[in-house]
Amino acid sequence: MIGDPASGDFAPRLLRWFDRHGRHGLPWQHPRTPYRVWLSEIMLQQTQVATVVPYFLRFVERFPTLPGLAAASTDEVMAHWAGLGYYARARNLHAAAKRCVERHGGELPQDFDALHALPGIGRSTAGAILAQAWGGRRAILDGNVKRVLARWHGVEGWPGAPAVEKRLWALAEAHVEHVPDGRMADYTQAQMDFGATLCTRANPACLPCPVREGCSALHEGRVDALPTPRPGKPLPEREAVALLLENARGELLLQRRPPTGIWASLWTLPQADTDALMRRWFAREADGDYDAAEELPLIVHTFSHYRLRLQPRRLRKVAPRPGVGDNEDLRWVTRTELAALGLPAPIRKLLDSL
DNA sequence: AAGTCGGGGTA
DNA sequence: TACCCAGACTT
Repeated sequence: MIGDPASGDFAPRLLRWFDRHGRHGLPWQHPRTPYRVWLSEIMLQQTQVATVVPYFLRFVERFPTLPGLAAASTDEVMAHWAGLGYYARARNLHAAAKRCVERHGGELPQDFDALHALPGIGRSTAGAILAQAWGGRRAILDGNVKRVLARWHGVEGWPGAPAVEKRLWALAEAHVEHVPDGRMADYTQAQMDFGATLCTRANPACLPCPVREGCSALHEGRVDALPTPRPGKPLPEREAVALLLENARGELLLQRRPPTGIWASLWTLPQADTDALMRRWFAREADGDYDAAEELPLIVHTFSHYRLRLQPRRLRKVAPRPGVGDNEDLRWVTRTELAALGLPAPIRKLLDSL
């Protein structure tokens, strides 16, 4: 029967393919310690391998161990994450490291529920860590696996819909039962390599596919139609004003974002939703002529759920009020210090262009 | 069930 | 441009 999970052939065939054609030289595989597996899984959430690799290498060089990460400051952790996106991941990673030191003897717990209870570790990531770090018989369900299983089993519906996702989890767990002992780490990696290199979203390579026999989508001629795409939605727009203030020494005034929300815990330019609010903030914090500010090129930045139109305005030789700009969340920064701080990518780009 | 969180790859 | 990606968390 096409796409029948009871046909138990799926996992062994995928493993045979992985041994010859899988990715065996990724940095978190050498050495494959629980801490490095965990870090890689967090960084790889919604982020492609090629993007993650340089961040991973810099991160483990600075924070080689879990206790070392737990002992680091928020600023330094964020600085090593800046540019990677989804900054809640870094905050959760740091919090989870501290909790491991407090409750688990400075190591990751091997128990699924304890792992799942750590911030930033959901069902799929917990499974991936258990399988890759200790060979646990646990399923994963990331974007790759969803796409592969939707095709192989001919599952209709957008995989983000809870009912569809539930069905896919059941299929993923059924396949895990047919993985040979001692090969869970390889099987987990094999699924991701297969989805990333052969069973890709566009132009999948069905000819050399190791599981083409038994693939429902291929059999039905629906490979390009599965998985069902997300239902469309219009993208709302928001506007904001940012202020680039320089003092007589050429330092810039930066503000730390709150620990939640957009660009959480990153340093960025003082920002307000409207020009009037920005003007009010300036009158409170500094002395000078706000209307003398020079308009810099508009920054249009697209997030997953809205588009931000950010108008930067530049004002030089600003005289700050006494006491302003020397506290934890608002401070003057030299060009040299800028490099060590975590800045959102579009803000970094703007400052680099000056 | 829908919304919140980025930056980059790809067509 | 629009969609997607090694998801998790909040409401």
